[in-house]
Amino acid sequence: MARYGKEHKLATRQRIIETAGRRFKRSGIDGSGVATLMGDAGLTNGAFYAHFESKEDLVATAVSDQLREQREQLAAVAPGRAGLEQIVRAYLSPEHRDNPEEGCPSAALLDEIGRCGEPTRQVYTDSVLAIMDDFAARLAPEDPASARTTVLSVYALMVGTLQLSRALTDRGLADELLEQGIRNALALLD
Amino acid sequence: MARYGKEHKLATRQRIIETAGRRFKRSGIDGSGVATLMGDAGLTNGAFYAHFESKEDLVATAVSDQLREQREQLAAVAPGRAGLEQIVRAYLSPEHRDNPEEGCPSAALLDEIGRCGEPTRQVYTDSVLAIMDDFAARLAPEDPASARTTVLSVYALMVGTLQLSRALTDRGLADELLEQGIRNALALLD
DNA sequence: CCCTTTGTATTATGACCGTACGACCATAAG
DNA sequence: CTTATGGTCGTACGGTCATAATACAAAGGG
Repeated sequence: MARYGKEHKLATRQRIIETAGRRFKRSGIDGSGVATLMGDAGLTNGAFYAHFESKEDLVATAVSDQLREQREQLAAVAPGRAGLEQIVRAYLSPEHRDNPEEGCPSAALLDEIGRCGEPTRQVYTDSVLAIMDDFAARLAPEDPASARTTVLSVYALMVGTLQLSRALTDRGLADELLEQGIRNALALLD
Repeated sequence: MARYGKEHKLATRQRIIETAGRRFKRSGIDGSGVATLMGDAGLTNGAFYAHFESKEDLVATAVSDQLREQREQLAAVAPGRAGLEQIVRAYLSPEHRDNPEEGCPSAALLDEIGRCGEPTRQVYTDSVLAIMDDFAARLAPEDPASARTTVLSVYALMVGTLQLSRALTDRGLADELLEQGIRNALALLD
């Protein structure tokens, strides 16, 4: 009685997680209802609770998945310090600013994540630190531990810059801010 | 027929704006309902629409008021560049991190503001730029215009750092991040 | 000093959306 | 063709924004 083939449910679950990640980044966590989230995955709200215990459960899972995906994308960039500069320039680009649903979950959701419960914040912390350790290894392969705080601070600069650039109505100023952010991030990495 | 004395309604309105500002910073914009916002001001939801056209109207007004208040507080700090260092240290302090409802509206709400309608973002832009111009005048009294982008970028660093420090569950790391943020902010201001 | 006038706030109501759950159905595996 | 799995649909109950009808309080006129 191997009923359905294990993959079906897992694949559906993964589809929900991925579409939810995009929806959260577009509309915010509080701004995304379960019915909408399920609709994005081509399902109806009733099926939700067969996959997740609660909305908070999905939030934590989606945040983790988004950061895992971001980490994988970052790992594919040219290795070492050269790659870091590429990463900074892509992160602080008008394209990234104008497409939040395809971009960094921290930039889209960080203050809402800060108001989430401890389990969600714990998942966020672990996932971000994994990315930071990758960055630190690029920056200082001989002593990544001490570089952790440095890259964390540069990450904070990039997140804040992108958020601010998204909030400003003056597009020209928002562009200038991105460019200044690139210069400052690169300066802090030296 | 001067019935009530003009001040009464204006005072009530101002009380709503101020308590709403605190509530938004604590619970988020989407996370704060009209009934709760009015309850914070000692009123019931029905009275809301005698003071504001809509919730969005209050959001824009409260954001503006919060930034105006922040600007006034910052103006009271020791003048010139010396004051800037004080500001950075107070902003990136554990006290500020642990009391979002009394702190910077950008740190508490920036990504949600980025998802607001254009009128709200316009009000935000104007209010933030007023603060930035004050900062620029402190940093480079002889040429404040060119310093605007610099201080805007440092502001982004401070906002992102505080948000990240709030989201991390590792308190020790969050403290280290604040200290690194201070060092980096001061370095960028040189 | 009462009583009307007028502005403010409360309570009640509207239609809709939020999370969560349970009953039912369809389909795929054996 | 049975079975249980993954899904839809319907439902409960509370919260959302917003409006309307109602109660109340304050100031001025008689």
